[in-house]
Amino acid sequence: MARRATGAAQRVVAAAEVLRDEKFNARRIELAEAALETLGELGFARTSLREIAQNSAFTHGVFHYYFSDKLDLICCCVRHYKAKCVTRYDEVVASAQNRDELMEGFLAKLTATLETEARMHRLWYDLRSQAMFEAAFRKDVLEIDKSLEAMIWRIASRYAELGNKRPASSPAALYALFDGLFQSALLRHLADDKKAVPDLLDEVRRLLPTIC
Amino acid sequence: MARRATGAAQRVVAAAEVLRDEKFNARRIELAEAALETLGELGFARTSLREIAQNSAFTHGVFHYYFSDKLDLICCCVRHYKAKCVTRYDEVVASAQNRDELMEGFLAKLTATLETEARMHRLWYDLRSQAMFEAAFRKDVLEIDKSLEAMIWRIASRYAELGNKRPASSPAALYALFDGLFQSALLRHLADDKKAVPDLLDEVRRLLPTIC
DNA sequence: CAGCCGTCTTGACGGTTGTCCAAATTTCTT
DNA sequence: AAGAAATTTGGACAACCGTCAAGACGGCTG
Repeated sequence: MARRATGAAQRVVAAAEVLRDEKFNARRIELAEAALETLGELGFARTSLREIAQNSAFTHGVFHYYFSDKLDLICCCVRHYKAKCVTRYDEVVASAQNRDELMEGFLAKLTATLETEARMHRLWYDLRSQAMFEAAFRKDVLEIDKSLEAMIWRIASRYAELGNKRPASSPAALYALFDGLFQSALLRHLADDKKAVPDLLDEVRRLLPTIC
Repeated sequence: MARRATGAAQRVVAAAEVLRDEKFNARRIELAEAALETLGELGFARTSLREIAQNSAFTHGVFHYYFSDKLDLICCCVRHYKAKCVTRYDEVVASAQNRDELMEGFLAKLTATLETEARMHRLWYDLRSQAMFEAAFRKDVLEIDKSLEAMIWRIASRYAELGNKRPASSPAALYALFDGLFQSALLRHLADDKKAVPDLLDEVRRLLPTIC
């Protein structure tokens, strides 16, 4: 009897702890999301915890309560960013019935991303560069890079499949190509180069059928 | 007579001024070079003028004497870096007698660069990302990017020429591809991934003959 | 030699940074 | 309802930042 009661009590305690943990984590993500706003605006180098707090509904103390460190906060931001980013093109891939549809869907999404989420993407490139200096970022960054490579590969292999072909390239090379093109287009777009987006679209429109 | 003397005096003054300017500029470059050392070690975000000064033979006041600003200093660093970087493969291109020689020379140089100048290259990626946030960097960064694209194009078109072919790609796409591959390899190399360099070499060895 | 000029040193400044903490407040448990 | 625990606040702290300026130094000119 005592044992059963103890067991039940333990279960209740454990459940409560899980709940608390989940709440704690949800708060962390809320804070990370707020931090991403400022990080995307100012970049890693110019962003301070106080600046993040001021541009959000939180005080700077809260951030220290939920994160042991500035690095801890930014790592959390990076991880959270990943989840949002990696599925961006999945719907297009799933719904496209033929090569043209996939191509146009991809290009449309690419344009939208470049024009409305430029800030988040420049932050990604910023943090990836930081990972070259700060070992604490590397694991997460490399993981995200792998996920993005897989994302591009899903698009490419589906595109090839719709033409009864197979991609004539490795996933790594294909990702390098698209990432390089996107990065260059992003920089030009941020520098107010009106041809940045059309040039990118032209390039992709020509390359994708060649490789896949 | 008076006119001639004045003319001569003016010429002397002008010459002295040019000399002073040259000396001034040489000093700027000396300082920029010293700054690059620390920047390559710590990255843009973590580098302060005082840190730069401490890691060099100069005092922090000198930097303020020669540069109006921190941005001014770093812009000068970037411009100086460009000159060193852009000609890296020219000798290989000029001396190679056939496709194999060019390929192997290129790969050797690539390996050496990745292994001995990783710090300078991660700084380049860092500053290119900074340009997405800081408008003051954009002009120089875009210019360097164009130069690097031209550098890659010289290699590729020479490689094609040695096989009586023409590159089957635009300069922009080719640069995007190689830059993406190099960036990824650099990150992995810095993360102590032993396969980073061999993987890059394999990829290039396969891709170059396909495209050119 | 005196005076000037370009160069450099040194220290001080106001402001910002990451971090920490004591107290206040809210939320949960009993 | 009362006490405990979790959360939040806002301020204090030392360290550091970019910038600046007063003055020292050394070479050159007159």
